[in-house]
Amino acid sequence: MASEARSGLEERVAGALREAVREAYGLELNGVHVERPNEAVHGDFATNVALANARVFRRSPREVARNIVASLEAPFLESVEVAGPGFINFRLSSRALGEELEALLAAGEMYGRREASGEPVLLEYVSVNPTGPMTVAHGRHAAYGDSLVRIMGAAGRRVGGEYYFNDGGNQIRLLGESVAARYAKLFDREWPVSDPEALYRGEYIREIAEDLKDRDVDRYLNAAPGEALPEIMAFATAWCMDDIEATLARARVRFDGYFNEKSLYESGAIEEVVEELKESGHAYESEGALWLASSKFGDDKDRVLVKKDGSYTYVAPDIAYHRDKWSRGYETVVDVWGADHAGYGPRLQAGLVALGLPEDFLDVELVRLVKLVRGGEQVKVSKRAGNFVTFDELLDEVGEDAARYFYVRSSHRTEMNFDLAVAVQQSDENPVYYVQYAHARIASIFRRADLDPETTKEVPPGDFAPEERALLLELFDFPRVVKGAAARREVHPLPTYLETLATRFHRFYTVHQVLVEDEGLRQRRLALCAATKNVLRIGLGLLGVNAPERM
RNA sequence: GCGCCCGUAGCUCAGCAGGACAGAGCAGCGGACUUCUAAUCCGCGGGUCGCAGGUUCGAAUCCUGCCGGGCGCGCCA
Repeated sequence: MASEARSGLEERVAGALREAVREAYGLELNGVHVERPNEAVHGDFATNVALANARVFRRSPREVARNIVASLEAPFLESVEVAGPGFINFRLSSRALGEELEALLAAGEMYGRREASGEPVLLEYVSVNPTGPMTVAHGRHAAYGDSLVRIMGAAGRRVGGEYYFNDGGNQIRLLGESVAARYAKLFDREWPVSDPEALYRGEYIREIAEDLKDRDVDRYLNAAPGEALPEIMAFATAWCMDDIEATLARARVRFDGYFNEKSLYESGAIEEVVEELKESGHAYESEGALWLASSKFGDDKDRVLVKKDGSYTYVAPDIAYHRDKWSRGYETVVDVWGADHAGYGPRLQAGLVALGLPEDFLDVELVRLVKLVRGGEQVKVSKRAGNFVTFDELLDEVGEDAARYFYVRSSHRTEMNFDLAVAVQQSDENPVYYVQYAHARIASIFRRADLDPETTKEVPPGDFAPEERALLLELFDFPRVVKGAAARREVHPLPTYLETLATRFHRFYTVHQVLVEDEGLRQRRLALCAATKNVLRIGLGLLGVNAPERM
């Protein structure tokens, strides 16, 4: 059962307010809503309808507010008052708060979660080329994408995550040559390469070469390079894919599917879309290449689909790939890309529209770059040069929880300065521990009481202290936060929320003893703790972070 | 030059379907553990919300211009 089976307090207040406006003025107003005031003295919820509509009624805002209040009927409110320039402040009754708390506990792990409905959405993210290990920059994509899938799923979207392995382009050939050269070197032999300068140099190239030698010994040395290279490429690519998948698994990043670019070549899907574009007149030959008339569809200029040498540019397989997504039944797909691909969107979009797909089929979320800094100085990172820091190394240093939390704490739309020195040193100060600690503290209370928070469901009637009220209202805000984050495709509202929630709890904990003699009071506070623990666990879970029982 | 994004406290960042005195963490200073975990809590100091206009009863939030920074503008991916 989803929590929305019973409407949230916010909606109840807003509903009563709408009713009062209708009663007082005999009309419907748009955008009548309530919000949480910053200050507790301004009540639990507040509205600015009177301020916003005073002009319509040609009366002062305060007068309008008083008029609306006079028509308001809401037994779940303890008090309603007109304040300031014309705000209406609402204060909920303890009884209403208690009922809502019971609803939260009844919903359990489903709290804030909506039943899946609507059109399926496919989110593609990470999609790191299998030419080396994941770097700390890729980690941000992984943390963002995986959390977003979880959040959208919780908000009721039918969403799946997919990883696109670019195992078809010429970077794979380059990887193959890099490994082959290294492999030959293990036997003190030379391997003819097209461009020695362009080879990948990372330490992992040596590892792959050694693994290749372990498996096949000197088999490739005397084979014609034309025969051996494809096999080495396949080996190296598979090696990298395994490595990437292992890192992702470790970081608790899950995908519903992996898609290989190579399959598009093998199935003829690329040829097919290229032919189709030609036939529809959206692709033309010029200067020995085949061009996509993308400028007709909003791109700055036309783009090459098939190069002079007959091979495809990146766009062609990508169009085929996205058309495949379409034919799988998705009506919306979201691609998570690095900011350095910003200019690429219009091109792909143009190709898809040229094929007759709707313009709103593809949505792109750009994740801003991660600038690597060491001791305040920027580090130039290049996978090819091999001087990068891997995601695995970061996980070794700070742990999965701290790493994932750190990545999604700030908006994916802002640049991130990643100072390795600080990241490690800060792992102790990472706010994730602040949030986790609240969870562990609650677990400790239940251990002491020898009770199971999962079976704590009842809320005896009684009043709530200010710290309890603040905590409750924060708890009840959770579904709205999840919904809003999903709608805006943002992850960082969750950490922000969780830290506020943890603050509310720590404050409550400092002021009030939970395990007191008075049975009603004790039970109410235990219920509050159980609810907090529940929301913390769900919230951390949406970020792929553990909620520890002890710390 | 054109396009997209960013500019909030010493640092890292929230807040931006306009609202009541601009928030948090870290860093600095000072307090609180015989009581459910002090990885906590309380207090103090610290801000022309890049700048200038505009819309509005009201702007960090919306609009315009400018300044500063990032990214992109390949028959690379």
